[in-house]
Amino acid sequence: MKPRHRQDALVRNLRRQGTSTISRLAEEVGASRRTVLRDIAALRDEGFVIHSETGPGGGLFLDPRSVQTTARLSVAEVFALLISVASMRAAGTLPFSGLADAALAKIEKALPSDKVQDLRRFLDCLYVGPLAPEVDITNLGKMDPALLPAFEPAFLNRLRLRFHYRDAKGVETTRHVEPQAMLILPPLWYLVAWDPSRQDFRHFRMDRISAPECVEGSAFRRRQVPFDDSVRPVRQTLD
Amino acid sequence: MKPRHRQDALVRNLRRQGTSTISRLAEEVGASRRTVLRDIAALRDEGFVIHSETGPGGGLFLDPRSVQTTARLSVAEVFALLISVASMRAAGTLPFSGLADAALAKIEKALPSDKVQDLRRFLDCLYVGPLAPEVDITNLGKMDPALLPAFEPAFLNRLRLRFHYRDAKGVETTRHVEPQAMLILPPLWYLVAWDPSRQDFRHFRMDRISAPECVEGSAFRRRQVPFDDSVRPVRQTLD
DNA sequence: TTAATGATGCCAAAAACTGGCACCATAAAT
DNA sequence: ATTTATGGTGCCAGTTTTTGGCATCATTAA
Repeated sequence: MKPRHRQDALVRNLRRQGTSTISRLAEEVGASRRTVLRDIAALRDEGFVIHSETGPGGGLFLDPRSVQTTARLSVAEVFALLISVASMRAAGTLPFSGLADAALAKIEKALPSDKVQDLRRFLDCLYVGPLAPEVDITNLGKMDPALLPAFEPAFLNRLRLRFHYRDAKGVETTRHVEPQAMLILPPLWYLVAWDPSRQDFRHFRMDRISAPECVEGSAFRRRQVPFDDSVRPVRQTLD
Repeated sequence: MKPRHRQDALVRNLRRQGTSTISRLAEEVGASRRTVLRDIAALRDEGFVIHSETGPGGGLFLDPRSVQTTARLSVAEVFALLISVASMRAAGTLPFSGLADAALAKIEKALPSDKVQDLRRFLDCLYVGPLAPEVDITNLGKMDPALLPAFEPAFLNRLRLRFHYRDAKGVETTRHVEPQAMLILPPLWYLVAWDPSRQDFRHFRMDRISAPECVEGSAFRRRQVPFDDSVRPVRQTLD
């Protein structure tokens, strides 16, 4: 058995039994006393808090608060969590958000990639706010989540995006833009993009976008997105 | 360099360069061609999707969607993420929430502990809704996050909780209750608990609780919490 | 004092990893 | 058809890491 798996088994046994002794653990995981001791030391190095007491009746005790998980998440999943947490922080009403931030920071650090940092920069542009009371939610279509996979590579790799867009008047056009940010004003998502042919920024309601496609090999540089909190009052005019 | 770290380096290089060849990677990570090939095989076993093409101009290509992280999170951190995601789902306005759910499911599964499932049962009672427009947020105190660590073991281990409570009239009493659920109505958190001395459920505003303390060795069983969505209209009467 | 327990250092055996080699398959270029 | 650049596999000896046994010490309850 690989060291890593054996150490996981040790943690499991310690959790289940509350307290145990080196010899018992050694028998349970099929390793020698010496090896278990080394594994315990390794776990302590990794941050597990394991108390020990010598003498008859002594043994090991794992502090449950120090138990950790080793989930493997994809970049997309990290992105999803990121949005969730960023949104809650923007809403500003939940405690634990500090902990959630810390957790995400860990996840990002463990990710063998620095692309998530790029995503984070886009997230900085997000604003999540309560819906104005006069807006009729049922009348506002939501974007189709099935379209999202097409957007991700565009943001990750700064690729131009081509899609069909049906504007407020129902007129359908084909656009070819450089995605700059996502703007979230629940329950609507907007794509903020630079339109090279018009030399200007445009907002697109995500639910009015269809057939999005990344244009391969078209990396562009990021532009200064011309809004911040002041976007708030603009809300009613977006569509 | 340890195999694990070398493999991480490989993934980093592949992500950065888009595509590469075995020989180039071998030089970059300071290992032999054979070893890199073995590492690639190991990565594939772990779920990384690495395409390869033979012949001149060929090479390796890592599908970015398959890149994974190996963060180690504590139970408390998982709880924090859980709340974040559960809240967003309750708000019902964000896409990606399916992905976030999947990510959390993975995290929970990887956690060598089943305590998080217990936490999840509490979370099922959460309701997160937009604040009624007539409520003046600035007048509503928020709970002190510093108090939270005292609550966590109470929920995790079903322990009785003792605390001081200052009610709406400013009268301070000492309570001794069995915590049953957290009720979130932004920006306020409520503790829903069974009060054995009164043989009834009580709601406590978290920001009016002080000096919370777990009562060790006092495990209790869960009671049927007598509310669901119908709690919504009750809102104005809670305090 | 004794016995049970955690903890550390040392060393040889065992296991895993590594790098070199030969060799194969494929596909583009000549 | 040949050459060349590439990924991929099997084998084996050398190297490195891990393991298990041993001796030994410290601590504490009986």
